[in-house]
Amino acid sequence: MQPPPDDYAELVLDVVATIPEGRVTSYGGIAAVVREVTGRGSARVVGRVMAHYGSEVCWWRVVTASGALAERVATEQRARLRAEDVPMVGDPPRVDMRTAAWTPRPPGL
DNA sequence: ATAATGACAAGAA
DNA sequence: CTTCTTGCCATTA
Repeated sequence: MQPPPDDYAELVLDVVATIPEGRVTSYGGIAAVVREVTGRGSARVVGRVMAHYGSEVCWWRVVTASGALAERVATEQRARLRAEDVPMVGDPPRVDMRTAAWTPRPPGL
């Protein structure tokens, strides 16, 4: 059994939930916003939260800063993004951050 | 306490 | 464009 999300994880999941359909955000982008509120965390920590509790939210809208998909779930992620008409480029497919990138905002602001 | 690891990032080559 | 090297922060051994 996995432990329930702590306060930090809750905040991360909350931010991920605000990403609009058809747009994506980087791990670092989320980390930056969460850092403004909690004062801790980093891209790696956000990645760790996603690995454990990602299934609770729209995890497929979270990619690396360069638009690369999460290798562990790349196949499913690609399918879900394609279903939302997220612009992809290259091979292996990466998200076109130029147009699909979304800047998250702290919940409540 | 140190070392290794992880759904990462940024800069150098 | 790609690959490698550092830096990052929390968890686990």
